[in-house]
Amino acid sequence: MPEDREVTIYDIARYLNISAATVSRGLKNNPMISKNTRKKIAEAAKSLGYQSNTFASSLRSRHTHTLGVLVPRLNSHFMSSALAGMENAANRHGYNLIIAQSLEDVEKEKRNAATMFNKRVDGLLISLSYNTQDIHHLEPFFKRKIPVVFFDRVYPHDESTSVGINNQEAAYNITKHLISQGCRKIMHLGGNLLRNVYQERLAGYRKALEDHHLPFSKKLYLTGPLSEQAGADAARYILDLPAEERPDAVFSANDTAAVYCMLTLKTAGLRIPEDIAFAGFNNDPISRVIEPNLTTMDYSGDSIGNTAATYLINHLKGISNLYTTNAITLRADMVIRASSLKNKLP
Amino acid sequence: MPEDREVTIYDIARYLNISAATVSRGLKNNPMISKNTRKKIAEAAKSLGYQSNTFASSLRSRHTHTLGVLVPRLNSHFMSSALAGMENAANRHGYNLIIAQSLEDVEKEKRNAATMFNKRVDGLLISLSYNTQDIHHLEPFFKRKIPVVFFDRVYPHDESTSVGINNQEAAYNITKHLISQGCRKIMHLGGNLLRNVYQERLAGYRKALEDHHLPFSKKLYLTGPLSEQAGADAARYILDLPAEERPDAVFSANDTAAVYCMLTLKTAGLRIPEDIAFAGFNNDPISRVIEPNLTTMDYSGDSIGNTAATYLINHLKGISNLYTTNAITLRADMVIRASSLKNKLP
DNA sequence: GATATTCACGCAACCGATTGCGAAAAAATA
DNA sequence: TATTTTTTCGCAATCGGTTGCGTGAATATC
Repeated sequence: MPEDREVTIYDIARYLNISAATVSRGLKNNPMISKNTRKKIAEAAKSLGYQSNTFASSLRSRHTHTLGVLVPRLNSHFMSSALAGMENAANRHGYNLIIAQSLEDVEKEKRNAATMFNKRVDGLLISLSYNTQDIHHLEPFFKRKIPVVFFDRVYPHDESTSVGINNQEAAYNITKHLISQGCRKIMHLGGNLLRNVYQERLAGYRKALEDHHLPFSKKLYLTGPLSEQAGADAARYILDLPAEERPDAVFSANDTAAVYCMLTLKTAGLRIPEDIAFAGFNNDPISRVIEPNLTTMDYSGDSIGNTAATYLINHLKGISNLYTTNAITLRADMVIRASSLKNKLP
Repeated sequence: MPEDREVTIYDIARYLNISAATVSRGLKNNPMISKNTRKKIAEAAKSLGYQSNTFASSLRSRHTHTLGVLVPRLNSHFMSSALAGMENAANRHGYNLIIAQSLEDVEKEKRNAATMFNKRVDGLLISLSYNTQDIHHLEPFFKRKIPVVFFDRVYPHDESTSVGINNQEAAYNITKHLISQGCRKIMHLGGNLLRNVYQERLAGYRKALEDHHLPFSKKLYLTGPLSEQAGADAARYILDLPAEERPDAVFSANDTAAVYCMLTLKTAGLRIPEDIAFAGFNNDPISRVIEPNLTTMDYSGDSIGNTAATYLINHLKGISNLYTTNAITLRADMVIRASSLKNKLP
């Protein structure tokens, strides 16, 4: 029971009358060391209560077994699921996660990126903030060949991989579904077009309209932060519209806005889906609580996080090569619920 | 633009014809170094693109400016809010967070604790897993005097501080509120009594019953994982009860179980709150989406996380002393909503 | 039995920043 | 001007693993 002094490989070496180099190698199961001494080292380590010092190791070996994770915010269902997925993958492979949030602020994103770089993370997992314009702040990573994986809110870059879903296709399908339910004036609540996810969802929405010979109307396209407030505001906007211009469906780029829009419209007496059908995006828990339940896109944060992290780690281990893979697209399934079911079944 | 070589303080030293020691001190604004050379060092550092090497620094100085965070799961609204609060506090004070989840499994909690210890975190923030019995696995921290702060799911220990709310009082008040609404047969959905939060909520519930001369009935006390499934199961349990034994209110130890219980009961035709009133705990987003809105305890993860982290950091900085403070209790406010309002106003 | 291989391990130089102690230079005081 | 005090900085020894290279012993080959 050592009290204040740390137990080092030197202590083990002295204890066994061998060199520290051998101990170091033995602890890492280096085949250069005989099975027998390896066992003795392991036992001595345990009995002495040895704990490896990560810094010393990182300082010399130049890798940290730590991944940096940079997200817009920690406290959304999608993000926390993604983090959970990453943590799972990382933990399984002996990696740790340093997590920071940009709070949708580019400046904070830049500072955090710098910190991660300083902490010498082995790789970076990043989902861009709401208003990030470019990725100059990631240059240091690219220069040092530190692999970067974008997830969800990605950015085209040919030395890194993006993990996400096919937003355009998903939005196309969900819009098409609304059309198949007889909706003709479909409103879209979107986010900042700087972010691919919102850009692509808008594109999918427009494409679906076009393919079904429905006009795109600027009056039926609202863009904003997709917050609870934004959802309620959209509802009021709809209510203020002359009756003949009112949409008969709303496709929101996330569930939060959809749900709060629904709540407000319900209070105003509109019936869902009879008067106005709804579809969201994310399959957030609230989508299964709102009445009627919200049709949405199941968009698993967990598998996105897991995939992104696993992929990054595989690259680090040399199993796969990140520089040759441009994007990984995960499946997203439409979950049809009562909020959009005007007919019997889709 | 150095390509593969790292820029070190030695490079700066050579560049300015001074010693590395001076550079090291200068970079940290040590007053021992003249203002003038300090400025020159800062400029040289910038122009050479110097990035401090955290390991080397940590190895020598024996602190990492990193806090370990160990939570049951990352993907709950409460936890992700707590993490967001911690990240905020940590970031503000120049600390980083290493986050891991136990997934409610003691063994994983133990492994994670060991990893954190190995990574030499400066302090540990922990919320215990569902079935953790004791905290032997934290002994290494205590021995090394690495401060530990428990939050939410705490554990009595006299060398560390706990941050949470007064669960008993909160539960007492919410039960009293239900009683004040005329409820006489109040059911309680609780969690594992190993965890103080559920233990205390049960105690508060029982105390309120007692103070109002209402009997405690084992038939009206269900314990379980408080999941969606558990909520639905509780509903079925209620429905299977003979009419005269059915509760006229449910106080659930979290919102998830309350909401899914409500949904199932509503489907079965019960009216809320007329037939059965509801109160939850946490003020989860779903509590504001369910209809009627759920009465609950506003239990800010953000402020708990923020407080816990700030407190830990203050201790590390020597501003406050963690060993003398036993517990920090934050305010929890009852949020009365329609699910429990049988009378006009409370 | 002599030589060639293989195996198991030790030597010592790192990795890059920190810091106690001492010394030279500058400023203050006598 | 001589001496004391203060300022400013350098020396060199860490911190604890890691790793290229070398060596002696064990085993294999002829």
